[in-house]
Amino acid sequence: MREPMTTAGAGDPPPESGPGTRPGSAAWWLAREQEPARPRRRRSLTLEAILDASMTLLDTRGAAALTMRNLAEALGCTQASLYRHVRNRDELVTLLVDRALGVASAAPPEGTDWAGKAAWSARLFRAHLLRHPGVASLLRGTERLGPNSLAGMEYALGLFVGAGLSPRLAAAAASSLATFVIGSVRFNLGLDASDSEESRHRRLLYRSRDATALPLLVRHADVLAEVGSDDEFEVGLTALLTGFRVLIEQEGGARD
Amino acid sequence: MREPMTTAGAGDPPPESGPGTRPGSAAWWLAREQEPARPRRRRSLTLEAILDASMTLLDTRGAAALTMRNLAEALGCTQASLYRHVRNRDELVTLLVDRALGVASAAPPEGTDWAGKAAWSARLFRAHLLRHPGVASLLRGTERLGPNSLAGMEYALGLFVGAGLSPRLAAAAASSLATFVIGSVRFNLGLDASDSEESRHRRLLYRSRDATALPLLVRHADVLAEVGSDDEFEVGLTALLTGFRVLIEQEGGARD
DNA sequence: ACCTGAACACCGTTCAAGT
DNA sequence: ACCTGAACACCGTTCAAGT
Repeated sequence: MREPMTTAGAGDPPPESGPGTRPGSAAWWLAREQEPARPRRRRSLTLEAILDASMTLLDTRGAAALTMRNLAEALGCTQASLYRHVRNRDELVTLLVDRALGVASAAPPEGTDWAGKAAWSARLFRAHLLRHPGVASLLRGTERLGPNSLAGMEYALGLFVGAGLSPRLAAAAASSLATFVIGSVRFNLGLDASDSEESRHRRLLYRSRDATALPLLVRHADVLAEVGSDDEFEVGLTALLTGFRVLIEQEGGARD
Repeated sequence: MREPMTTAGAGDPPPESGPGTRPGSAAWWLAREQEPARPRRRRSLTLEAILDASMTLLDTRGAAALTMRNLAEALGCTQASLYRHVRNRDELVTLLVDRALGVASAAPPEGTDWAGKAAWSARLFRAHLLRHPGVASLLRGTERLGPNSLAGMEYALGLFVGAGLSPRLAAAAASSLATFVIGSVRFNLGLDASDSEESRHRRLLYRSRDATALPLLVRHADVLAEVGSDDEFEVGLTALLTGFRVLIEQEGGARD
């Protein structure tokens, strides 16, 4: 019933690896490792060096500063040289972001159940993104199939499959959890109620709304103005994991 | 114990409405409605017209085509004229996105409980974003405090507070739900496994991984390659709502 | 075979000069 | 008081010309 594990079906046409494939697509990630890594001549400029420089540019000067010009300047080469290692800025960003995601590797504490481990990893992931807001602002989903993202996916799959979910549901759970973590960072970048000035202004804003149209917002303005991304994250994370637990109990040992 | 409903505290300093406020912040949204709407002279070009043109540009030619030049051309004015109504492109995007969010208004079917209504609204919201991918790609969180977003927030607050959550938890729940819906659209834009070519390539990609490093990914490649954003969304949505329900049961009638 | 300078076709934004 | 043309300082990307 099961296919042989590591062999691709002989009849499957390979992905068209032409330059038309979109960065981030499965075909693109596949095609990229089939290139012969051409060691024609010792290269002075390498993709690794470009990605390193991109990362420091991103961390020190923000996402807006990650331009081909700034990159070339930092590396002491011309812009055109960059296009020898990367077809696009899009490609660069896709590679860079996946690379910057190599952290979920830190092992969670032993002795906790799957939910505890998932919560721990999610918090670690979020903390990492908060420390690197430039990376967070570049996350687009195109990194989903990169090596580091796949490793994270494998880890989460292990957690959820081990807990009793079918592979299909485990994958959906893992991916919805990742979506939530990333979203809760991205959509609060630089505009969080944890900033006391922002919180104060939100109170003013809520209070001054039309109380007949937005009664709850007006009535609870003081409380609502202080609900920030930390609360959003913790409440959502707990709810998701609780929901997964209920789903597991419902499923029993069902196959899917 | 409770503050008077519509009156802002007299001692609260007003937001500094100077041009330094960042688009999307509470201070910015506040300052923007305090401007006298200057009817000095009948204006030929209005903000409304700019936003209308932006929206059609976005829907017909995509987010990349939403430039000040294209906008000016579509409106038959110069680029400089646009800056008379909008300080920034950022400002334009913030206003545009909130405006494009005026849909959660469609009333969910009667006779269902809070969770049914929340699920219905979330699916409606997602469907709207899928129909307008340009809008989805511009969502950044800066629209969070705009009039349409606040209306959506009020609606969700009503649902969750009515179900028994404290205002604080209700706000966190509402906002984490919104984050999830938006994220599940944004991070799958144009790269979904529901595309059969993409799904086929994902199968090839998963199968060809190192089976000792990524055993689950390799073993369940066929199933995993077909898990797309629809599955992610439905599983995550159900889990979130289930989690909220459990939270409500735990809280009982507690205040927060 | 490799790298470069210089250009091309765009951006967002500003401002002196017009009416 | 309002609007404009034209510029400024940037982008990503390409390519003929060098070595």
